[in-house]
Amino acid sequence: MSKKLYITTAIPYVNAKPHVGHVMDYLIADIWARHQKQLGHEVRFQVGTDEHGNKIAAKAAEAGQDPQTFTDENCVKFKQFIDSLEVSYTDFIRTTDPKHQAVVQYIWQQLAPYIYKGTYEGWYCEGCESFVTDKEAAATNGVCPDHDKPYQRLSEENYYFKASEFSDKVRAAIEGNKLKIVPEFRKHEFLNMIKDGLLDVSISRPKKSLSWGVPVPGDDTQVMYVWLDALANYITVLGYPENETWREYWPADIQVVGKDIMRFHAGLWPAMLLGLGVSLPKTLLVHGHVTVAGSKMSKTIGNVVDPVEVIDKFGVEALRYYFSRHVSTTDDSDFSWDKFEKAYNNELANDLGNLVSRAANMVMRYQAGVVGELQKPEHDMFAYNEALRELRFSDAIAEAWALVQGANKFIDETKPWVIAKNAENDPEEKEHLDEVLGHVVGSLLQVANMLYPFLPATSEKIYETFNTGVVKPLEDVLFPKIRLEAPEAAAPVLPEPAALARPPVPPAEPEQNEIG
RNA sequence: CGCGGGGUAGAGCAGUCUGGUAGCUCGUUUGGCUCAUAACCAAAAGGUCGGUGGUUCAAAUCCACCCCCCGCAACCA
Repeated sequence: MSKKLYITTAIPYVNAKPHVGHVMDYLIADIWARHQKQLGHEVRFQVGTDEHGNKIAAKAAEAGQDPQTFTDENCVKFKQFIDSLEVSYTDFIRTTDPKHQAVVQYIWQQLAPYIYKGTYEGWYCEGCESFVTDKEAAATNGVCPDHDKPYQRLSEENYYFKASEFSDKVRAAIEGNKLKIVPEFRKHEFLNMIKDGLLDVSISRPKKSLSWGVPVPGDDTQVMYVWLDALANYITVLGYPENETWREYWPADIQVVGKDIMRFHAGLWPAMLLGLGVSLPKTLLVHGHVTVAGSKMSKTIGNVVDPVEVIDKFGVEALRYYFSRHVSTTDDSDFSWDKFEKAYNNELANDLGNLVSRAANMVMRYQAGVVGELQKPEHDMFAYNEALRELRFSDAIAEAWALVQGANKFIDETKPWVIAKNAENDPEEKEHLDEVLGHVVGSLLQVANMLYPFLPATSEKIYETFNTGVVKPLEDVLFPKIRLEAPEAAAPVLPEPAALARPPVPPAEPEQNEIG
């Protein structure tokens, strides 16, 4: 029976451009969404951008733009990025959408019984015009690194949301897996974090220190702090509350978030929903972070990898492949160009791409392109289906590779080229050849099917090549080999005395990084 | 101090719940094959499973203590 399902992704803060870490959210959600669609379900799939707050206003000022222009431009960058990943989302929301803002104000009013005025105290930088966390203040020895000024202890009046009121209910929901946190260790981590209850959360700032945000209804001196605004997107995008269809999709089946923002999604967000009388999402899928060559990505270190660069060099499918297969959903994983290149060449080009070539070529060569009777796929799909059901995505795609390797092995063992030679005079061998190649093609069609959630374009290409029973060979090879130049290799070496006599070597061209 | 994750072949990991010949991928070496993208297939070498002690006929696996790395502790995907 067809179900209506809903999956959400965290909305990125648009104060910087996308980095490879952002791929996680979209890809996980997209794999799941595509798989569910294959199973015949209808999937609502939200993505969007988080656009309010001081950091954005500051960035905009830095760029000499007003915040709206700035976010308009940055929103486009994220949208292009998401589109370039071939993400099959159905809804794109911006927190600056007037409709979203209006509903956020409505939500505030609904939560009014749990909102009270309080005093916020913390370390404040006059230059930044914002508070920093205690942790950050400690890390910088109490001096703002951007302005070289000591932080001041300041307090200001603002509104608090009584999340503490819902501590027991939230805890019970998580413990009883009504709100299931995946993986399990994150659930334990969070339950431990809230063992003394949820803390009330400051949800507004005086307008003078935060102007770029949703105004607090009934108090024009205050503006909402970003989390209330941002979290609400998951239901405002569905048309909550006036468009009743939101109820067809909510509660969300899966909410995908990074480990860094789990606490807001496991604590504050459920508390808000309880305050609104809305049911809690079913699953919170918490993914790990991506490190680059073993280190945390950081602008100061300058090791931030731009996913668009990866796509330019290797293509979307390769990026999707690497993140599906070699980046753990739940743990931190490493990205490096070297690993990426190896995975691409060994697995996509040699294992899969080459298998498609050799299969297509043999059918063309020995049977004039006509595939004999297709052998029924025989690979047991249980492990694949279980892996997807349990959100173990890399295990699922690995199953497809087991099939690919099995097919390569099968070809080597059955030696169709030998059968083809014998078949010239032996009808029985001709039949045997038919059978063997039919088996290979059958396997490939099954591979295409399994690959669809992960590599939709590749899946489609394989399908098109073999599906009709008459091979339509690809114009280009699937996944041509790519070698990135190693910049180190081009480094000048001190010439041997004998070499000095030789004509000068033309200068190596740096920055080539060419696809070859 | 507390909580969580981890320490297994040169690298990256599985196996630990439910003790019983230590496994996968990459890399290395050798062999086979020629349909294919110098691709594919096979075999070999390589590990005292962080340490110490305990339980057991038997411990990577269970128990105790210890060492080291990473993360979290409320606004960083």
